[in-house]
Amino acid sequence: MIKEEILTIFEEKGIKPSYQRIKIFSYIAEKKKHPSVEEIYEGLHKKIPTLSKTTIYNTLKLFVSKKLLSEILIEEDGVRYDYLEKPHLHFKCKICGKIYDIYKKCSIINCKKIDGHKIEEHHIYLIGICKNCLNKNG
Amino acid sequence: MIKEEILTIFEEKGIKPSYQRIKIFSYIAEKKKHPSVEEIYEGLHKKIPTLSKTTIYNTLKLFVSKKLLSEILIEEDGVRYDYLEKPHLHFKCKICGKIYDIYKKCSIINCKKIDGHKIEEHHIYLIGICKNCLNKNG
DNA sequence: TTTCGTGCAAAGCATTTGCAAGTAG
DNA sequence: CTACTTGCAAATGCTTTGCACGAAA
Repeated sequence: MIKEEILTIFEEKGIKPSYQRIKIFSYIAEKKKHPSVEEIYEGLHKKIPTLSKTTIYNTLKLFVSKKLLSEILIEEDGVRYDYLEKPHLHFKCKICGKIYDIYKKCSIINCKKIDGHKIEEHHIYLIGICKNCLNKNG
Repeated sequence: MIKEEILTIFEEKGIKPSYQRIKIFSYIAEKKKHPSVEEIYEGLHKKIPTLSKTTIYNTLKLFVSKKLLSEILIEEDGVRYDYLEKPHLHFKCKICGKIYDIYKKCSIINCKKIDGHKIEEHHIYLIGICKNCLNKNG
């Protein structure tokens, strides 16, 4: 994602574009990974040696509050972050630990009301063995 | 749930029935709530003043490993525990914080394979405003 | 006697807070 | 100048670990 795109997205959401914020957002959106705070830190502190975890925490909190990212709470190995481009599900492999995006339609995703409760967010987590690990082990 | 039922369930799962384990399981299964460690502690230490959080942690870990309970990771206010009776979804109200069980069919729940990945567990979390809070506030 | 469960105290670790210094407009 | 951002250090709080005592078989 080029810098201009990021600046546009930030402006739409009312986020002031600091160097750190651009790099952190870029890291999450570009890699299509679902990094933890630790991974973002490890991935960026070579380029930005002064980057602190506090700044990463602050920035992620800001992005989540502005609905730019969502938090993924899949199993207990900490919070992961996800760029909210299109609605999708998450699949986590219990062998390699990788998290995959799944773009499949599901009746629940379009559901706005259930048992009288108003639904505003859906988080669908699938856990199992990914195709790579299935091939390796069988 | 009567004590004999719990003893039968424990035996099936290979769990030795101590006084604390029975009380902790009973607390979770009976109330149909989704308590946190703190709530279990607060709820039981009147009756069992010596009960320690270490024992609660040990016990919950055991129950999860024996597939008697599952962990609910919905938003960030810590792990909640859920008795695995029938498959169901969870809805959390962002106003009152209550977690509801939802017994609705969903295509994802019956799905055993997706994009080549083998699915073994599903965790579906819905977040919004529950019917009680909708009535109070509108 | 031997194994297992319990629970206190201490340690571990991710996250948050306080605050001082730096930066941008 | 003024408001916001950054990042170090310390604090917080949940969870785990080490260990000794006690109960059960």
